Amino acid sequence: MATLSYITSDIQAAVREKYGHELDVNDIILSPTKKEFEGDYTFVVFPLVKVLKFSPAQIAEELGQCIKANSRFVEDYNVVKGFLNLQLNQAFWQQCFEELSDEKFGQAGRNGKKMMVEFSSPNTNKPLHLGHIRNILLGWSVAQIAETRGYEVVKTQVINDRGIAVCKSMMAWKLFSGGATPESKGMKGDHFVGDYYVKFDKALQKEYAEWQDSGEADAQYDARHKDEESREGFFKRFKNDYFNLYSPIGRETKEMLLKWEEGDEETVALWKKMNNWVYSGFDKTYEALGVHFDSINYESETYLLGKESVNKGLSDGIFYRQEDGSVWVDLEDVGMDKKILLRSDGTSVYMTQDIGTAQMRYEEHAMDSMVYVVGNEQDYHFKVLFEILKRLGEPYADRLYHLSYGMVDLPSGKMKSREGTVVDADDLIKEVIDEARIASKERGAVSHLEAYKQEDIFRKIGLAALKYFIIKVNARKRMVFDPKESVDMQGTTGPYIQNAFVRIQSVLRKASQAEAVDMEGSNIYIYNEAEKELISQMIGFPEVLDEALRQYDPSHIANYAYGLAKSFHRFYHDHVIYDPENPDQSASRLELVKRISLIIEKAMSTLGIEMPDYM
RNA sequence: GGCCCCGUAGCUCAGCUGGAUAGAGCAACUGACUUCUAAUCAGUAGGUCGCACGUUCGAAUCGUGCCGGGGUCACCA
Repeated sequence: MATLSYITSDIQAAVREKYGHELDVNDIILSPTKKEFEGDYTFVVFPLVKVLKFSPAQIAEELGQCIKANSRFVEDYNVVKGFLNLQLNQAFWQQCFEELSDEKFGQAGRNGKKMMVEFSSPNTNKPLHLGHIRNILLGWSVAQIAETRGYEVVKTQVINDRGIAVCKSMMAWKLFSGGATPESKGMKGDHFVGDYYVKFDKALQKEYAEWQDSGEADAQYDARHKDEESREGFFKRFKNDYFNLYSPIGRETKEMLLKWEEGDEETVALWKKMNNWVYSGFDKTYEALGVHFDSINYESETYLLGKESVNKGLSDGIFYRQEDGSVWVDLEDVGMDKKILLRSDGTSVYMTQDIGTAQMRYEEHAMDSMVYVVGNEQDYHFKVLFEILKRLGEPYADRLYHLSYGMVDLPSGKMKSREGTVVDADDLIKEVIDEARIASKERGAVSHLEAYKQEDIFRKIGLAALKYFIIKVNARKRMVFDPKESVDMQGTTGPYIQNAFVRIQSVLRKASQAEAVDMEGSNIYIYNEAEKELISQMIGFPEVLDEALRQYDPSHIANYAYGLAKSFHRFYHDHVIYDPENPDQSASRLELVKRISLIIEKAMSTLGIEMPDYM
């Protein structure tokens, strides 16, 4: 039982005794008392006023008296308006401290539930970029948090390895590569393939520009442009139609897609070769970010799924067929639209595939819940998907969650591939580590270590800066990524938190070398205000984890870890931790800061951020 | 236009299911290192919480309507 819940029980008992009223413990909110008032925890009595029909001050006063008389932990109280401030005794803090001494503090027991988390889910025509990093960090963190709180977690991604976009890279490679490979060019495979995707677009663009001078182009413009639409604006909009209707290279690419779908040997071989290049590139990026997956779905294996369910839904009358043969679902009764599920030629669409994939996953993993980490531009898609799965009667349908996160903008505005402003993941990772190396060498605090250990520290610091910068922002919100700020190591940053950890390791090393403190046989030590505040913060950790999980939002943990590190830094500044002259105090404080470092390490590890021992 | 998300200090962000005088960091200025790591700490300055109503003992938080920004409304994924 968490120590703090003794206090809520005391309040509950006092309300029962004084007023004969039964309060639900969940309705009792205890918050840390604001600094400007006396006390440790505050209970707000206003909500009771209506029920009990006494003045707030009177209720607070009577409850305070009663609690003080009966609680083994409350030594005094004071009342300010409707706020009952409770002062807790040393026994309380001692008990909290024992609670913290549990090796597994924060870690919940297995709850027997399985959660599946889908994140990253890239296309194989481009390397990963900053947006993927946010996605990956969110997915990974949610998975870690869930695991910490007792879930069995399956981390998964669905790789978009097929379709017209992939064929574009393949076509460009066929046309322009002269047989080059990532090896021959000394390139990471995903970047290599990505370059051909860009080459394709350039070739198409060139072709398109020439076509625009043709009579057919004039005819199209005359026939289809909107009022007051410029030629330039029209042709920008028309590009996709050009690709489908006129482009020779477009026609060839579409033929390639058809060949792929028919299983043409040569096409499939090229496709495999190029995708494997991409995967080896992705693997390096994932490894650099410290993430991995338990299961991977390839779209090439799932894109035909879902048709059976749609047909079943059709015969059950959940869906309907139009004259042209296409199948639809009508969701207008719940405020959504009609949505197509099978094209008139019987082929499936994205939604169909997602239905099938969900079912396949359930058959395979029997998960209790499923989280999709996907950007908020797909909010509507998931609303519809979940509604359809519900109508199909899928047993897990009400335990699906779309973790919808905001786009990442640059200080200059949106990232645009056409303008070359997309921030590449690998470049970014390298940059933050380089920056950490420079800053660290300037300080010189790790120069005594071997070179490879130093490099490992630079890596940890750089990645901490990057990851923390992204994960500290509420997932739902659109965020601005300033490359300059992302390598900052002062203030609300990953390295600031790492520094608290490192300082603690440093003190612990010093104390253990001195061996002057008997950690076991120490007397009871009376905590000062700063120490109480630290303990109070620490015992809040499990609740923070639960809240982050409930909201699927790791930023709560990021903020919590910062708050704890900040309190520690102040404590460290104001108080001597290891003092050979004062063994009882030293023993207590050493144990205290050790617990802090464990919580910081645990909290940050749920965010995918590692702690160095030196920095 | 319909629906969804966002709007808090110059900038980037916190602020839990409504609770005391709205908080951090960055940037600016001032101070603190012969002492456990100064990637630190302490201080100064900076706000009609987009606007207006409403609900409430109490609203940054809940509701409605505006304003501003973004997204989405394809037989694309």
